[in-house]
Amino acid sequence: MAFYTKAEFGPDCSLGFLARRIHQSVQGALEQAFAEQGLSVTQWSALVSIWFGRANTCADLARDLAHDKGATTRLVDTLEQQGWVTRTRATDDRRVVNLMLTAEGSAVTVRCRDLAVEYWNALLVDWDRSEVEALIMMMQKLRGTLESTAVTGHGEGRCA
Amino acid sequence: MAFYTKAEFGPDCSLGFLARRIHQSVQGALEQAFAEQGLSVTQWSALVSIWFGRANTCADLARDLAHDKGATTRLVDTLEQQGWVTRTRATDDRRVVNLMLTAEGSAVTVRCRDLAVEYWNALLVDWDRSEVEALIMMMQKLRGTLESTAVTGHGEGRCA
DNA sequence: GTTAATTGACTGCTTTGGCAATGGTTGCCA
DNA sequence: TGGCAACCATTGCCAAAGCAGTCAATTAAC
Repeated sequence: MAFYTKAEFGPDCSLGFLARRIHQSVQGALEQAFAEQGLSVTQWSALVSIWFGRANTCADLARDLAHDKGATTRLVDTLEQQGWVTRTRATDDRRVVNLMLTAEGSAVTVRCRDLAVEYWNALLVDWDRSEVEALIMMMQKLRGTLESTAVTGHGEGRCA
Repeated sequence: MAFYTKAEFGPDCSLGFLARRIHQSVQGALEQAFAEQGLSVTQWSALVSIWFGRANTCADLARDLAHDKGATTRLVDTLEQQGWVTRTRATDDRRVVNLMLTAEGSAVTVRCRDLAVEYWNALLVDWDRSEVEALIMMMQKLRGTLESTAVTGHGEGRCA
C-alpha cells in the first residue's frame, strides 16, 4: 500500500514532523517541571532506565535510551557527581561497570515520575481513555515497525 | 480523567518516550536517505517550510520549525552557501530578510520529499490505510493539545 | 515628537550529542 | 599458548542547538 502521495505529503500530515513536535513540546514541558528537582529530562530517563532494571551497565543504558555510548559515559558522570548513581566495577567481568541507584537517586527518580504523571494527566484531562489507549498502541506499533526495519543505528540491527 | 497511575507509568507506555524513539528512528533513517543529496534532515525541513510558503523570513522559519532563532540564522547561512536559498533585505520593513528558494533549492527539496515519501510508503506497506490515518489524526490532536497548553517556548504561548 | 517597548537578524558562550579512536578485558579457536 | 574478534568504558574532537545579549528598525504610548 502506498500511503503518501508526493503531491499531498506535507509537514502537517507527516508522522515524522508530528513525532518531532510532540517530542519537543513534551521535552520542554518536563524540563521545566523537573527544573527545581535539579535534573534534566535526559538524566531522568537514565535514572528511570536503571530504576526499572532495564539497564545495569553503561552499555545497557546507551542501548535502552538509544543514546551515544560516549555521551552516556559523561551522562553517568554527572549522575554520579550528583550522588544519584554509584559505579561498581564488576568482579566476574572486569570490563563492565555496574550502575546502582542510591537512596537519593531513587527518591528523585520517583519524585520526577510523579511530576510526569501529573503533567500527563493534566494534559490529557479532556481525552477519552480509549482514545489515549489507542494512540499509545499505535505509536508502539509504529515504534516496532521502525526499530525492526532499522538498517543501522545504536542497536544490534539485523544480521543479513 | 486521570490516565496514568504512578504505579503503571513506565517508558513503554509513555507518550513522551514513544515520541522520542519514533522521532529518533525516523530522523536517522531520513538522514541516511538524504545523505547523497548532501543535506541533513534539519536543512530539508527548513527548505520544506519555505517551499510551502510557511516561512518567508528567518523568524518565521524559527517559529515554524520550533527552532532556536540563533541556530536558524546559522542554518540559513549554510543553505545560502549551498545556493539553495537567497536572502533579500525587505524594502518595506528593513529589519526583515526575505528568504527565497533558488531553482536548485526547489529541486533538492522535491527530490528529498520524494525520498521521504518512498521511505514512508515502504515502511507502512503492511499497515492499513485507516490505521495510519487514525494515527495521524490522533498525533495531530496530541500536538494541538500540547502546543495550546504550552506555557512558554519558542511560540507565542498564551497570555493569561 | 520624543521616548519606550517590540521585533528581526545576528553573534559569542556553553552544553550536548554523535563519531572515531583507544585501552582494557573476555571468549573463541587454531 | 597465542592470535583474534567482540565488547565495555572512556576520551578527544566536532557539529548543532539552546541561551543571552547586541544592534538596528519599527510600532505604540504619552
